[in-house]
Amino acid sequence: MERTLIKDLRSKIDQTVELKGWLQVLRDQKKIQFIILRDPTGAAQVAHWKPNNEALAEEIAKLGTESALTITGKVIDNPVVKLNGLEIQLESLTVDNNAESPLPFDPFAETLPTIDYRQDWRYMDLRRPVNNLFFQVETLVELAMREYWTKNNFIEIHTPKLVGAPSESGAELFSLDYFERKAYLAQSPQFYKQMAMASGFERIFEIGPVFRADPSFTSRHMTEFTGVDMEMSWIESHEDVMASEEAWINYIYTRVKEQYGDAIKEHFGVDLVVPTLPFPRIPMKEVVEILKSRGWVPADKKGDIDPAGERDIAAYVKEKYNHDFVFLTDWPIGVRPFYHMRKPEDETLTRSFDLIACGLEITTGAQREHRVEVLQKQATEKGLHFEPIQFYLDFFRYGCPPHGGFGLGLARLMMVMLGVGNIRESVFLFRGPTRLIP
RNA sequence: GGGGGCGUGGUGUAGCGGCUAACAUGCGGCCCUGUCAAGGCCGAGAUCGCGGGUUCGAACCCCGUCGCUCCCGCCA
Repeated sequence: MERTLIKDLRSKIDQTVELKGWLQVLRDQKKIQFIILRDPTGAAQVAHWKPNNEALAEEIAKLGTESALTITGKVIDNPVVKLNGLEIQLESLTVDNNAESPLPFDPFAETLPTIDYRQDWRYMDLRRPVNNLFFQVETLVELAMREYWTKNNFIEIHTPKLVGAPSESGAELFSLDYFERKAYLAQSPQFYKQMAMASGFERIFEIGPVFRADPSFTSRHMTEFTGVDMEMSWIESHEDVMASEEAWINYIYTRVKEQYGDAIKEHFGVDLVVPTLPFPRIPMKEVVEILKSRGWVPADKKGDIDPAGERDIAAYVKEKYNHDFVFLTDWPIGVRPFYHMRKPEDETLTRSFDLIACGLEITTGAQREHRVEVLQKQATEKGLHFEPIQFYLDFFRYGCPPHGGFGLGLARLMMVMLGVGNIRESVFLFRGPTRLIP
C-alpha cells in the first residue's frame, strides 16, 4: 500500500490507508487505545478497540513515546475528535523502530531543556514541527536565492575549501596537515570569487561552508557556517552591489511570505514583512553622529561601531523609516580589508557597506580594488607580504573588470527572518569552539 | 582572550546555614474513563558539577577548578 501523508487524510475518508510516523502520545484506556501519530505534515488520532485484537493491544501498550511506526487503518470522519475531526481505525501496526524509555527529553514538553543539552540530542529537538518548518523555509530561501540569481545571469561556482594561504590576516584560520605541508580551511571564498571576475564570468555566486577559528562565545557566531557570496563585474560603485542585494532580499522575502507566511505566523509568531525598496542607506560618518546624538558612547575605534551601536542604529531606522534593514556605507579604511576600493574623493573611506537587519550584521560588501598597483600599495599599508598572495594579485594583471560583491551569513539571515534568538537554533548542527559533536 | 550569570532526580525548576532535599513533567504500577493539555491513587528516581575551606552543622557562606550560558572583543 502506498503511504498517505497525514495532511491528505481528509480526502481519504472511508478508505484504508497506510501512515508512517512517530508515536507522539499513547492514551491507553480499558477498552480502547488512542495513538497520536505524527508525520512531518501533521498529526492524527489512531484508535484501536482492544477487544478486536488483544495481542496487538498488548504490543501497543509497550510502545515507547516517539517510536517510529507504520500503521494501516480506515479513515473515519468523526467530528467528536478534536484533532481535525478525523480518526483512523487501526487495522495493523508495525514497529519500525521502538523508542527506548525514558527519552533523553520530551520534544513536546512545555519547557525545553537548555540549548546545550538539546544540541546533544539535536535529532530529537529537530522533531519539533517548528524546526521542521525552519528547514523547509531555509530550503525555499536558498531556492529563491538561486532563482533570482539565475534569472539575472549569475553563474554558480564552488571554490576550494582547502587553501594554501590565508586571504587576509590569517589569525582566524584553521590549519591542518596536508601531506608534507600545511593547509588551511577557507575563511572566505573572497579571492576565488574575484578570480571568477578575472575569468570573465561577470556575475557569480556561491553558497558554501566557511570556517573561522574565532573563539567567539556569542549567540550569533559559529566556527563553521554557510556563507552566501556574490560578486559582479562592471559596476560603477558599491551602490550597484547594494541595489542588487536589496532586490535579491526583497525577492527572497516575497517568495517565503507567499509560501510560508501563515505557517511562520503560526509557529514562530512572526508576521513576515517583505522589506520595501530601496533600503535606507547611511554613511558611517553620519551613523556615528546619529548614535552620539542618541547618547551612544563611541568605543573609540576609528569610526567603527559596536553591536550595541548596530542595534541602536537599527532602532533609529525603524523609528524614522519603519524599515528593518539598513545599509551602513562608506566605512573608514582602518576597519576594512586591503582589497576594498577607496573613495576617490576621500581616500580615508572605502566603497563598502554592511547590511544590518533587525540590529544584526548579516552582510559585508564592497567594490573591490581591481588596479593591481593600487591593490599592492594598500596591501603594503596593511602590512601584508606579497608572496603568499601573489596568485591573487596576479588576477588583476591581464584584464580584470571593475567589480564588487558581498558575503552574507545564511544562518544569520534565517535568525532575522524567523525571529530566532540564537544561531544554534538556526543551523542543522552547530559548530563552535567547544562543540564538535554530534 | 576579558566580564557577568548559572550548575539540585531523565528534563525544567524551588530551596540559599539546621530536611527524612520540594514541585512540575517524564518513567513504572493500579483505578476510572471515547480519550483528546485526559483524570485519580501509589511508586522508583538526586551522595545538590568537582576539590578544598569556614562552621557544632553546608545544596546554601568562602576559595579554587571544570562545564554551560550571555555580553564584550571579532565578524557573517
